[in-house]
Order: sequence, then C-alpha cells, then structure tokens
Amino acid sequence: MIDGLQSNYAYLFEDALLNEINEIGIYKEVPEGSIIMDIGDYIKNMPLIISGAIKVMREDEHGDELVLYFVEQGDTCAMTITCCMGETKSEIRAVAETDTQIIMIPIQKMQEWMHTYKSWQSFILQSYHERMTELLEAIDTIAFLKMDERLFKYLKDKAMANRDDHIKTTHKEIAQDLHTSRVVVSRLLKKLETENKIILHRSSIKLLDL
DNA sequence: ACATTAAGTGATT
DNA sequence: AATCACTTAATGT
Repeated sequence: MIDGLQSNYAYLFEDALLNEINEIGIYKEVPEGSIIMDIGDYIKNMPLIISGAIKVMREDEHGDELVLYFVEQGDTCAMTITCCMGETKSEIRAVAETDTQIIMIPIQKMQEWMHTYKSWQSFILQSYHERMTELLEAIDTIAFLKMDERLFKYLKDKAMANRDDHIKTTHKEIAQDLHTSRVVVSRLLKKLETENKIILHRSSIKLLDL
C-alpha cells in the first residue's frame, strides 16, 4: 500500500476503494516551489494530497499573481473536478507550498468511482463544497478587508495549511502572493509585530495569535 | 572582504 | 496603498 494512503484516507474510503487507489494511483513527490498544475494545462489527473500543502493562485494578463487559497493534506484540488467534467483547461496554477506527497488519479477512474463508490462521491462533493466556500471567502477578503487584515488572514491560512506557525517566506514573496508591494508588507508586518501578533525574523515569521 | 539579498524608513503621490 | 530612493542588516562566496 502506498505510504500515507492508509493513514490519511482510510477513514474516508472503504477498503475496496483504497485498494483501487493504491493500484491505479501514481505516487509522486513534489519538491517545494514546483508547479503541479499551470494555467492552460489540460488536466488528466486528479491529485490526492498525502502530506504537505499546495498554494492555488490566479494570474492576470501581466503575469501578476494572486493567491486564492491553500489546499492541505487529506484534500484534493477542486478545480480538477470542474475541469474533468468537460475537457477544459486549468484556470489556476497550483504550486507546492512545501515538499508534498500526492497520489495522481486518472480522471476516467475518478468519474467511474463516482458511480461505484458512495464514499468517493461524497468525498468529491464535499471537497467541492469546501472549495466553493473558500473561494467566496477569498472574494470577501479581497473586496472587503483592508490590506492589514488580508495579510494577517494570509499568514493564518498559510500556517494552517503547513500545520506550522513558523512561516518561512520573505516579505517579497508575500507581496507577490497578495498582489501588493514589498514595502507595504514590511510596514504592515512591523505593525503586527508591535501588536504582539507575530515575531519577525529574517526570511521567516513566527505566528503568535492562533 | 565583498557582493547579494532581505528588510526598515522617510518622503511623495 | 503604491512608488522611489536610500539605509541597514544578514548571508553567501
């Protein structure tokens, strides 16, 4: 059995399905920072995350990025669900947030399992629902929250996805993820530090309030 | 020791 | 909140 499959998905799927996943799924290790799926790619596989986290983002016509949400272990990329219904291209880019282990499932199988396994069906529907909620939240965040609140939410989301309150990034990266400038990030982080919400180090941030 | 990269700051729009 | 210009601090070679 693929390592980690049992521990992460056994409570979700029946044994027969686990065995099928084990047989058909392709285990992959993705190093931090590598692009798992890019905008415009045709999607042939659906990833199940065993460990690690993935950052999902969108890009505008100038190549500027904006992070939508993070996907954690035990979850899947809901965009693939939409995409593999029809033969559409990916609308998003998925980048490994940390070194990540995934199992790739061919989309034909995932459609087949929709009919044969009840647990699979509810898993897909539920994660689809969760993503939808997160997307709405992302819209709210961008539309209604000020930059300082957005930044703090970003840090919390990131800490949550990585299961680690010690975040390893630079101000520059955060600025790119939130689509703002590095100077603004530095200033707002400084403010958060004086409010005792975080501690700043070079190339890393320790989150205090959780 | 020097170059490079990350982060802090004031001023201006 | 963005941009510029500049400084300071940490790190790599």
